[in-house]
Amino acid sequence: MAYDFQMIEKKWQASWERNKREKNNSKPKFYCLDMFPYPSGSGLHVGHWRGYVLSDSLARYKILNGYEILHPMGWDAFGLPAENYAIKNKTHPAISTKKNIENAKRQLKEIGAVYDWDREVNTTDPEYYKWTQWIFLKMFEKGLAYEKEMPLNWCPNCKAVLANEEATNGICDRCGSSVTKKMLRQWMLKITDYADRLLEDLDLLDWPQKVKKMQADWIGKSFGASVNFKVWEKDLEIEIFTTRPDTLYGATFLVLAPEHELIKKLVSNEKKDEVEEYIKKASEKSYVDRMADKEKTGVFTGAYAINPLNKKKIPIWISDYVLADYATGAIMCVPAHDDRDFEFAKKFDLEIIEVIKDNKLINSGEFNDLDYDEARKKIIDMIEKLKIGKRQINYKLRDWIFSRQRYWGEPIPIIHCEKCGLVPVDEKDLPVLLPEIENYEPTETGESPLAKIESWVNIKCPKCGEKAKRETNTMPQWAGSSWYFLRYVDNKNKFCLADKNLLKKWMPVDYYVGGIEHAVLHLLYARFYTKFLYDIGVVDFKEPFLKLFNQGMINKNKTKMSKSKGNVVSPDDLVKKYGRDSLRLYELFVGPPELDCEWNDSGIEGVFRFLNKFYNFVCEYKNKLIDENKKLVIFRNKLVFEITRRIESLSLNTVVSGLMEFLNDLMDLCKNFGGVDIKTLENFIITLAPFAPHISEELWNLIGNEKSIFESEWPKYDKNNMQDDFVNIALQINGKLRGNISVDINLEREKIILLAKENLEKKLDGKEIVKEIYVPKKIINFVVK
RNA sequence: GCCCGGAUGGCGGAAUUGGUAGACGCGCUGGACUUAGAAUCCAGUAUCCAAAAGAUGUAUCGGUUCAAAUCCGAUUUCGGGCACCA
Repeated sequence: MAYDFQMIEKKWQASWERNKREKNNSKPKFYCLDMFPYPSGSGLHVGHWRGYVLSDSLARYKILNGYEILHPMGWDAFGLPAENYAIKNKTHPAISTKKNIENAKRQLKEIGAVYDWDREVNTTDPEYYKWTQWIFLKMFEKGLAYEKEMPLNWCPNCKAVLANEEATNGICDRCGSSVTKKMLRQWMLKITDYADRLLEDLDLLDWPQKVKKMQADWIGKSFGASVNFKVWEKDLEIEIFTTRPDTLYGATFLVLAPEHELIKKLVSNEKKDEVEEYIKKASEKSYVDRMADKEKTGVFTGAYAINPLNKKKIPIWISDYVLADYATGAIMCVPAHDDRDFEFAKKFDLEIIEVIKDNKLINSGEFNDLDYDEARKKIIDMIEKLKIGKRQINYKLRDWIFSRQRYWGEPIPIIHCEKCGLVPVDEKDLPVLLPEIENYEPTETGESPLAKIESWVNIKCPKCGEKAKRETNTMPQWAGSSWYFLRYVDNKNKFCLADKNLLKKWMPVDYYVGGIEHAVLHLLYARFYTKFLYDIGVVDFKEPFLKLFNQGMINKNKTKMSKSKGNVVSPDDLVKKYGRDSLRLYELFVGPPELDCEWNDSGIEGVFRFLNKFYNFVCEYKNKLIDENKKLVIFRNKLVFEITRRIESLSLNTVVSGLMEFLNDLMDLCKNFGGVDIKTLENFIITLAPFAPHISEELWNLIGNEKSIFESEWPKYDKNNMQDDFVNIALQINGKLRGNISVDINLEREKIILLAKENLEKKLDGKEIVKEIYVPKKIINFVVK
């Protein structure tokens, strides 16, 4: 009988659809989560499948091990990608999104994954974003959401404001354009309030070190001191932040960021024009240009400050290498011990005083000869005693710019009233529906397209009843994805975002699978949201994802798969030609799951042949059943032991190669015996089941089982019964392989060594054995002269 | 510049963490079956040598060890992250 995968796969997918797994509260839970995709127009390619196959195999393995699993899927459908796609294709985002979801869902079903589609969530569904808005209102209530007029990252191409995380290195994450600054009123979330907890709780997580480090670097905690410098002959003080208070005696000038607010007050008359010119130039430079300039630029203000410790009169400069939005936007410069300050001092011929030599302080008054670590503490103590500054901690993390001047997002549920100011929409009036409009394209002014719909914007103030206007900005895509994992556990709840008991039952997520590209974006935001919801008593855990797994990318022709590069491999054709199980197996076999790898179409032939062989083997031998014997029992134990070990260590590529190897061995064994025992046959089919579920169901059924294979149990193995009677021992002379012997497992050491000597008689002839090394069951090494 | 990872046959990759390097698969070569092809099966496939024997071999050089892809030191190179954060 030929392996008719089309028939088999259709048959069992229909059967799974009909017979849903029963809920069973007595079983331990396992929440296995994929990062939900945004439904793009180009559909899924084999690279997307990699993560999904991995998580599904894991979920199925857990089912067989007696867990009740939660394995849901949904759509991150708001946001720029969906909107850009819609604009490009001249279709309303609501329509194109719906269509794209249908296609992606069809493709996902092809995998034969155990997704629980009853739990599907969609961030653009009003019943969903009602709760996205609700969380925002709670943050507003707690003072974590606030408005601010500020220069923002502006992408002239996307015509949108970008979060810092979306504008790394001044390049727009979406389109690659250079980002400029624009002054706009924005909604901000005070993620900085959570900086410390976000940093510290990384310790609770079983995540790849790399991701933890990226988050820690992004938060960027640094310890130091703030110090106030008096301006010479003016009643002004400039506050600076330094991580090196020990070098305070070496501070020979100050530098302010061009945006610093004190500049106007302290600039001297003769320098005024020059300074204004410099500030103007700096403001016109884009963020990238400012960063790309290797050569330092700057201008002297004509004013001086007093170094509070050595009372030296030091010049105050302005330069764009000082960032306005970190710490106080002003620094003290110690050119002797900082490369950037040194460069600046050299260029503008400023004084350089060395204050540390051989780790000891010099030129530092009463602190001379102290070790610099100790000096740091003592100088901060002095600063605090003199009340000219204090210990301080700073973070690189900035508050989260939360509004977008875009159509396709959740409306921010706030009303602007001339009398009452900012008025939150009443909870009972949620969701604030996104109005349907014709022109949803972004505007040149930086205003949201929603602002044009007067009937929607103009509203009565819920507080005083007077004229008021709705907030027209929308939320960023990250809003919906920052809490979606909570909604899966109770996706139809009308009264709260999810029932507390259900949250308690399922959360936190036990296994989270997705790409590393979300290391500092989604994963940081989701942690922040979870901590906030913890604080207001909605959830009772501090971290949403206990274990994170980043699957590697699949490349084609050494390049990341993308439609624009034309190197996309579609799963649809492969499913037609080889079937879902073959594709699943190859997705795993292609390489170590955490590493990037190269896709090779002909590679799938190998796993396809394996499934054919396996199918034919079972079909033939199910009619040649024999009693079990020692060799078969040993084989079976080794099989289950090895496959279990490899799954547990997530080495899924070697699970597949292992199954192939075991099949080759078993076929040889069975040829000798003229048959196989039923238990070995059963065990083998079960060990294949998590990875190739359709064919496993079919074979399980063919050998006489009526229930689904996923109602059976992952087989056990007897660790004490995995050893053949004879064992192969490699013989070495001076560490080089010189022979092999097969010996009885119970033979004692002396006799084995004797056998080895006999075997190597000729090669040892005339040589003196200096040492014999015997590694049981493995190696004998004779060291000779 | 700083911080992480990698580098193993023609290719993707194994190697129980110091113990027979190259499992498994792809590809290739030869053979069987066939009118022929497809499919399947058998044998071979790191390099040098006609072959046996042997030697060499896990980016390079050196070290530790009876024994190194694995540990240590230096170097080359590819990829990723961060990058004027004071």
